[in-house]
Amino acid sequence: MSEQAPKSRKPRADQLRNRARLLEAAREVFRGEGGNLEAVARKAGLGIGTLYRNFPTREALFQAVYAHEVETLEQRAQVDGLEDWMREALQMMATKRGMVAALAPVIDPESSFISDQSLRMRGAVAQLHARAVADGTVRPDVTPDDLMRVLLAINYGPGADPARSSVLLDVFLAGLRSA
Amino acid sequence: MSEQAPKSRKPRADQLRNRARLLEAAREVFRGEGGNLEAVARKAGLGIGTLYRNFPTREALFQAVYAHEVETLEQRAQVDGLEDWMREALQMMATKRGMVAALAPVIDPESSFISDQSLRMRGAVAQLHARAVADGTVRPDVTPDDLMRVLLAINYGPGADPARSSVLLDVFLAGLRSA
DNA sequence: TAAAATACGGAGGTCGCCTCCGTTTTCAAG
DNA sequence: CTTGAAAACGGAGGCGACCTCCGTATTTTA
Repeated sequence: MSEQAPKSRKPRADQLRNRARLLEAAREVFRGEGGNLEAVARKAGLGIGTLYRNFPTREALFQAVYAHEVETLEQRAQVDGLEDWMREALQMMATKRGMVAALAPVIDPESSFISDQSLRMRGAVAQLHARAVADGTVRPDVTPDDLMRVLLAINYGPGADPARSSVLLDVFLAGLRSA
Repeated sequence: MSEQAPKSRKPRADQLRNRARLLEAAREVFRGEGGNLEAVARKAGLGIGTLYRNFPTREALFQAVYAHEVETLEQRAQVDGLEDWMREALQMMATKRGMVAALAPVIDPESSFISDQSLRMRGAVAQLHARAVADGTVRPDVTPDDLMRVLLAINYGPGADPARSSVLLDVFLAGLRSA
């Protein structure tokens, strides 16, 4: 049982190589504001079809690109308190505009594509929230999803300004402490 | 001097009629989430060209559609306190998703199209903010633009949920009171 | 009523999204 | 190696939304 099933072939080399190239290209393209998939394919020197085969949905691509960040956040949630975690999360999102798209599915009930990572993030936030509620350090009428919403909104709402984000988060956190 | 300049003709009747029709159609289309300009023209029974002639930019159309609401908000700002005003504004935006686009230019430094209304809104918020700061009922590190940002973000950020908006605003307002 | 001024409308160019399928590459069996 | 089937490639092409441009139609005024 060390091999899943010897029936299947070994994955093709070009596939793996191309997938890596696409991720690389996506990372670059997403840095500069844009969410243009054709640009990603072009920058990778590959056809658009190949991109879609590797990442059937926009979210799939975002998730893959930000897998590392999402995992980090998940882990920090085990250790940090709510406030620290939210500040870290804000920080992490600040430079990576595209990351929002990776996180949004977590609270989007429409999203048909709920990845593993989305679920784990969800769990992480819920845990953080539960602890804070137990401690009584947070208003009980706020839900875990609300916390994600606030993070996303502050970074990504219309007219969001990175320079002001941390102040706004501060205000929100202060409000959160009030019974 | 009762007439500006007798040199110019009387505005054409069809123009006025069509402008009104477009506004009517836009109001309907914007109610249902969408910001589709061709749909507006179609619903008005007019060509897309006519729409663009009357409202050269998307913002121009939004501003015209929500002129009444924006004026109301401006007037309330004279009377209300900060908290009440923000709750009213939230309420007003809640049903009118498109309104966000009318308000966003207020804090968008890029926007080449700063209408009269944008400027007046700006003034209104600034006034509200100044009063609250003077009263000491608001943290001094928050700017008027921040207030607009929060309203827009709560309504319009990714994953925003109308059902949760007022709770989030409450939290924020609570935070605002803390020195 | 006719010329001049003004407004209309939609064809068509652009761009991004996504699908579909003929062609090419890779794998592994012989 | 050879070779044939499985897997992956790539981009043409359809779609929807945006916006511009200009020939045609309507209104105004004299």
